[in-house]
Amino acid sequence: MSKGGEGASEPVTLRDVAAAAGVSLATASKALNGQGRMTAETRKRVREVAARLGFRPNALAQSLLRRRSFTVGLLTNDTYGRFSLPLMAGITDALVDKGVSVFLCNVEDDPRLAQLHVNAMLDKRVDGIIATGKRIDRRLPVDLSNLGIPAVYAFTEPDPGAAAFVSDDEAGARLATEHFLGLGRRRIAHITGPASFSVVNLRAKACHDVQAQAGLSPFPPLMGAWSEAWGHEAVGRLFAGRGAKPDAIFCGNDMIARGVIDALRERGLSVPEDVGVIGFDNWEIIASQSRPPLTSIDMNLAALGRQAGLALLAQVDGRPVEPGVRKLPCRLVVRESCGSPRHDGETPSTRGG
Amino acid sequence: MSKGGEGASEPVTLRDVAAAAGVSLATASKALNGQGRMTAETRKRVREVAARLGFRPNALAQSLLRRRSFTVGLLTNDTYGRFSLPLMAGITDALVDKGVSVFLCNVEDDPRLAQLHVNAMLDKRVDGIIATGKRIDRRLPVDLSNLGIPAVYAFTEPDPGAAAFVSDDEAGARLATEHFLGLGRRRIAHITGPASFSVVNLRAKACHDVQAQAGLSPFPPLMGAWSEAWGHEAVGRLFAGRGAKPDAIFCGNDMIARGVIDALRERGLSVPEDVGVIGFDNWEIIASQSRPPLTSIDMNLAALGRQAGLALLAQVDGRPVEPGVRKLPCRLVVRESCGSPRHDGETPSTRGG
DNA sequence: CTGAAAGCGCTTACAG
DNA sequence: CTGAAAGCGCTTACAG
Repeated sequence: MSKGGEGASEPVTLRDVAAAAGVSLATASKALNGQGRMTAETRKRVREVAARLGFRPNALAQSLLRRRSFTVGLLTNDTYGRFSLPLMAGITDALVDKGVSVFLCNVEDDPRLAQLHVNAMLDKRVDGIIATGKRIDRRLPVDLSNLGIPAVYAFTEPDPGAAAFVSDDEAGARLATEHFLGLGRRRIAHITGPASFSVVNLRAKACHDVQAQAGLSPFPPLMGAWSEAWGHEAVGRLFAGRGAKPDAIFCGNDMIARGVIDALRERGLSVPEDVGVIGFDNWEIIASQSRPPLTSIDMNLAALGRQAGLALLAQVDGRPVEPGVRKLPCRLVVRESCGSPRHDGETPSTRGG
Repeated sequence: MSKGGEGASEPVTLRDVAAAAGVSLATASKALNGQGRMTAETRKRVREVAARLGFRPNALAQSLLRRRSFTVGLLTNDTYGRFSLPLMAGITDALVDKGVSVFLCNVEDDPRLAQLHVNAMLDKRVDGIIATGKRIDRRLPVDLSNLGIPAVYAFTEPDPGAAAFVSDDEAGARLATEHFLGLGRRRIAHITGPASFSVVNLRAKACHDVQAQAGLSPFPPLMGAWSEAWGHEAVGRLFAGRGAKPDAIFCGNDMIARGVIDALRERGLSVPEDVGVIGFDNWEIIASQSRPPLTSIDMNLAALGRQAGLALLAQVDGRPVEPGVRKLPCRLVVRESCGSPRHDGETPSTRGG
């Protein structure tokens, strides 16, 4: 059980193990892989010798035979990292347990660079490719559909006929809106990002529909930028006129929510007493450092990455995977920006599809 | 020049190319690799056939022969991503051009998980390993010194005898302090993170020394948390007493700077007119969205990653690399939180070592 | 100028 | 129960 390395200049090979154990190459191989039949004693001896010598089978040689490299490529154009890192962590976590390693390919938005990486992946005979992006409604600058290996998409627009995993933003928006309703809030505004993002429209509609179904007449959504400054400005607009004022604001991301909270405070309004606020993304560092700490929708990106990784493995193993976009549920993380829920047993939940 | 894939179920092999070109395997190999001597015509023909067939040499087979896999492992324990992603991007950018691919290994702070990843890297015969962390003064939970392959460290504490690349935080702090001095500011405070971080002490000392050398008597540094809330609170302390008030605040990160700016505004002080503010990290999304946009120290992490990648390749190629910690310069990114420099030709610069 | 042979480190039918 | 042989896809001395 000596785990200490030998400082190994030349790794020990199966041949070394076979020689040391006094068996043939074939027997040594079978002993270690649990294949073939031989006395339990022979198998044990080979294994002990292998362990003693610190033998690690050369995966390159194994891959050549098995026509399977136990590697996959991970393409991303996100250098910003909010969404990528949890996603990547989820992917590698799911795969490392199956002996599969992940090549990181930073393709930016550059088709030439993307092709360079894809070619490298093809040369290295990856078993499959996972494409990840910073936007759910944009594709990477490369076509993955005719590579001869499976590809799955996570948090990015898929090629037709492929399987993709994205967050269910509508369900996330419903979660937030229903949480407000459950707390007795009835005038719910929505301050969010640019209308050019598909999720902005999806969430706005979901937020609207939940309110309409509850018999309320919703505020029109305020679409702007993903910035704190916009959140701040939008509050100004909401409270400028003489109409009804909101008692709850659902924000398109946590940065906007920060700006919203600042602006409310500047107007002498307190959160959550006067106005409840919910963010989106559950960006830990922002949400937990805001005052009060921000209740936010979490897209469960690590779980999403895990699922994408497992789906790719399934395809690699020949198990069929339904093509199409799979929407994975979001999760409401309650902090302090909405007040306490009424304890009437009615908890917010993801409903319908 | 048809780049379109064939949907290739079975990749085309050198054997296929040789057959189609009517030459032997050996000749085909040499033609494509520019080895051996043969008529220019033969070489050309083989290459054309290879291109037409969409031949891509199997890197697994090549690696087996060359004893070099053209892959490296990248270990990280940063799931948060502020520092990791630019670093990783720099590494992969530097390496993809050399045909080297990077395995992403998320090891968390878990020795078991780290060992699992290291073993996978060893099995896959990576040419070397790059270790990256979220803290410059902590090590990863695994020993990389006896693996039999080179290892370099980027933005994390190295094993003894290895080469490491880190940001020069002292020079960064000098850059900030000198920038303030160059603008005619004379009462420079420093609000920073916990004293348990080595960089906190390094930067505080550098900030102090530059002022002392300029004949000023510096404020004692305020060490707290890496949070906006702490920045806010620290301003309260700075302006509470009846002593001299600062006209410049150098902050340990951009979050603190945000809190500082908010707190100054709440006290009716304007930035940059009354007080100049400099952040650290140049976290684009925070720095550019702050009001006013925040001048900040950038650690040049992508460049750092690039250098680490190239250093690893050098070692893999047998070119010697000096062990020890190499401190790479930071860069001052001027936005609007300090006002305009006096135009006296004296620009801030990195001095000494 | 070109090709047959050996070999990288392993696995897997197929014989004994 | 164990081993010799062929082969994964390539490269590189070595002969012709």
